[in-house]
Amino acid sequence: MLDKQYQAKDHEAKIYKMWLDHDCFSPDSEISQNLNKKSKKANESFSIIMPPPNANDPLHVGHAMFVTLEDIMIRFARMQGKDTVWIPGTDHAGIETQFVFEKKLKKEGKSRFNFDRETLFKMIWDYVSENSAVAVDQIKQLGASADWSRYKFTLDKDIVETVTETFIKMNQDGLVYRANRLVNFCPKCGTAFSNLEVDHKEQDTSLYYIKYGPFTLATTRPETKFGDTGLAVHPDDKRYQKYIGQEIEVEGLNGNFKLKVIADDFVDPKFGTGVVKITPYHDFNDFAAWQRHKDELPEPIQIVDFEGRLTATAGKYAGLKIAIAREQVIKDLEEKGLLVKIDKNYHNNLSVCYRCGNPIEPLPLPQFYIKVKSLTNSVIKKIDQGEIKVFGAGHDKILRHWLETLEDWNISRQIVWGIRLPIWYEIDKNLDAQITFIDQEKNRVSGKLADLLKENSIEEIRAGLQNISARIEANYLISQENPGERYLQETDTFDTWFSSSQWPFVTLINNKPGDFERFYPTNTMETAYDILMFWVMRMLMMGIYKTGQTPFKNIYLHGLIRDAKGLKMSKSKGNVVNPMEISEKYGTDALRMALVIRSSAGLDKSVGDADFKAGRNLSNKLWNASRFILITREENQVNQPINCAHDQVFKEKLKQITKDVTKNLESFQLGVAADTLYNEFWHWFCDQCIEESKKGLINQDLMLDGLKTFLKLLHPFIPFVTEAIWQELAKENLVEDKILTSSAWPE
RNA sequence: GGACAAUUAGCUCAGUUGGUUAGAGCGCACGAUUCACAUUCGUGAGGUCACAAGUUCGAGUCUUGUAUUGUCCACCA
Repeated sequence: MLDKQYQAKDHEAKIYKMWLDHDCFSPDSEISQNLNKKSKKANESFSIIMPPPNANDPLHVGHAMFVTLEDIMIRFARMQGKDTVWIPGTDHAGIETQFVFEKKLKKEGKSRFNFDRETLFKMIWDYVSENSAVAVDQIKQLGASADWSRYKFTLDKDIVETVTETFIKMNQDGLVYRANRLVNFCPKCGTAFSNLEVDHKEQDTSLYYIKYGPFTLATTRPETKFGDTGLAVHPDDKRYQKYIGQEIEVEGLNGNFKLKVIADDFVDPKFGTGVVKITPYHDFNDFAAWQRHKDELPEPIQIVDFEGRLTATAGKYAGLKIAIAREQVIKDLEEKGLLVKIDKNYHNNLSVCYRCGNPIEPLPLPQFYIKVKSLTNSVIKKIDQGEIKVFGAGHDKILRHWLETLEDWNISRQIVWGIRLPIWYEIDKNLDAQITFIDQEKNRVSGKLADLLKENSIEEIRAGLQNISARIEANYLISQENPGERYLQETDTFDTWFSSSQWPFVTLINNKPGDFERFYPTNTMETAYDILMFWVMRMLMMGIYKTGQTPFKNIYLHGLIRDAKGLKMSKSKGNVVNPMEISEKYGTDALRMALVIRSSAGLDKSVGDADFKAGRNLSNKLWNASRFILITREENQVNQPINCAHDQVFKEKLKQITKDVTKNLESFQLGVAADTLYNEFWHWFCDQCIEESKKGLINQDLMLDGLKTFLKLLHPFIPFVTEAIWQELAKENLVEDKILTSSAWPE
């Protein structure tokens, strides 16, 4: 006899263990093979590569969403008898993780500067190892029917090798180059970012009007004036015609200097005074202008360093942090009578680091870039050929827009937690490289390689190495292996997205023999729309580049999970839902149902306590309907009418529901499928049919069949309670298949 | 400035080839109950489907425009 209430807690862990014990999630196990044998779809492969969560972080509700949706797809495909695999993994999450680790170091009174890069890497490795079981255990708790024997981590040796091989191949194909351009540099995090990783924040600031010789010009960044190498006006601006091409004398804070006036139509004559100072190394527009007028203008000057301080060129302001330097400069300009006025109500957008929120500095840095044009074109072609379907409320158009406008991809990051670039500098040819290392006395030493070698051996430098900045003209070798004793490896690591963009094929190439041929291209990529361009777009580019095929046929994008009122979840608002707490309190099935029911691809979804309760109630309802059917069988087994009045109608309706749900699932209408099942089960099967069966209008065996059908149809959505009930039926010998997870989908 | 969405019951949201009386959860009102389930059951109230025009025998659904909200991108120093 079943309990009156279904207690999720008493069943879930046991059931998950049973699935694992029977190897239900592996496509190679006996139980899976048996299921395939019975199916007409055994030749179809169905694979999903799990978006690897950050190995270091506990799961949030967004993870619960992807686990739910992907598990539904996988369980459905598996029950259909397809050759099904879901490959799980975790991500080293370069910047995220190093940022968290550095915060921890700071609490201990240390920083990344105290350690050589190898020691620091090892410390982070150990830290991540300690925590990485948490994410995996939580994914399991959410019922994920992933094949854990195929689990991968982005820093696994074989993965790293394949990722760097791809880079080497790209280099051979002429897709890699090194360039000295402005990058988005975060002085706080100590690394450059791609354009995609920069946030923009509206701010109120001041616009300063400053005297520049015969001109007055407006700027928000007076502290960069020491890096000015020219002035620009609009070519048609009548006010300034006579100055174009002239050199003018400017009174400055560090003495007088000369600037050439150029004409360029990027200048808006209506903004400020229509005169712009050109500071190529600290402003993207100015850099572009300098490149257009290279022959007219002198070499740019770097006035801000990588720690956010003014350089020696700034004279008495050298070493000051930007904000302080700005105040000082303004004060001094005012004293000298060079400050004309300040517009204090100026409003603009400031670029900030998406990670730490501090201002991003445009700074010149030699970095490795990937030419993207041929890659994006190949993706567009595949889309045009209809090889990729996007489910997600207009995001296909956004994807296309990105593919058409994407700029070359800066893949160098100045952090240690990642895959080191397979770039090698020959020592004797790069004696002018700038090196920072920890010497044997634990002192941090910086300087030119040639100078450092006078006091230290190359082994000492290599062992304590923190950073190499080779000149843009530097010779380098690209090689998987260390080319020899007289080489130093580049200290930059790959952008995390460079490795994760290869995830679909690296996880298959470096897995069980034959997996790549068997499961690639994967069927569906399911992830949140907010990483469409970071990840999905790049997976398409890299997948097609490396394999000639799209890495997946379908892209299902889910939205943000919001709170009950539709507000974004955030720690500061205190409205963050911890999926694990919900799972403990109401059951994993309740959580899953609340997330998926009536959800729509590409649209945000709000959930709250009421939704979780509704989910829990469904589990209980299912449990009790089963309880009723089992009880009445025991009590009434001998004496049941064979043909009842509503039998035929019942069968037809059941068939229709099966057909509808199957169709919904096949067309990625997961939210509709869940809604249909919820309503038909509760309001038709329970409220109507069970009541009618009590009156003898529906045959009891038929009711059992109906229950079994609903258990199967509901199983992908709420796997635990359906399996728990199935096991009760199995005890009574009422089912053929021992395990619901590995049973066939109804027709 | 550009693009993409959304707008349906008090709240949060479904409604995919246009087709009877537009649905769910929660909330609300009234009632029931030792009979599988109070994590229950029954009955009910509540909607000019943002607005306007158009296509059509027929529009929540298609077209155009407007408004509001949101997201993404770009950005003038």
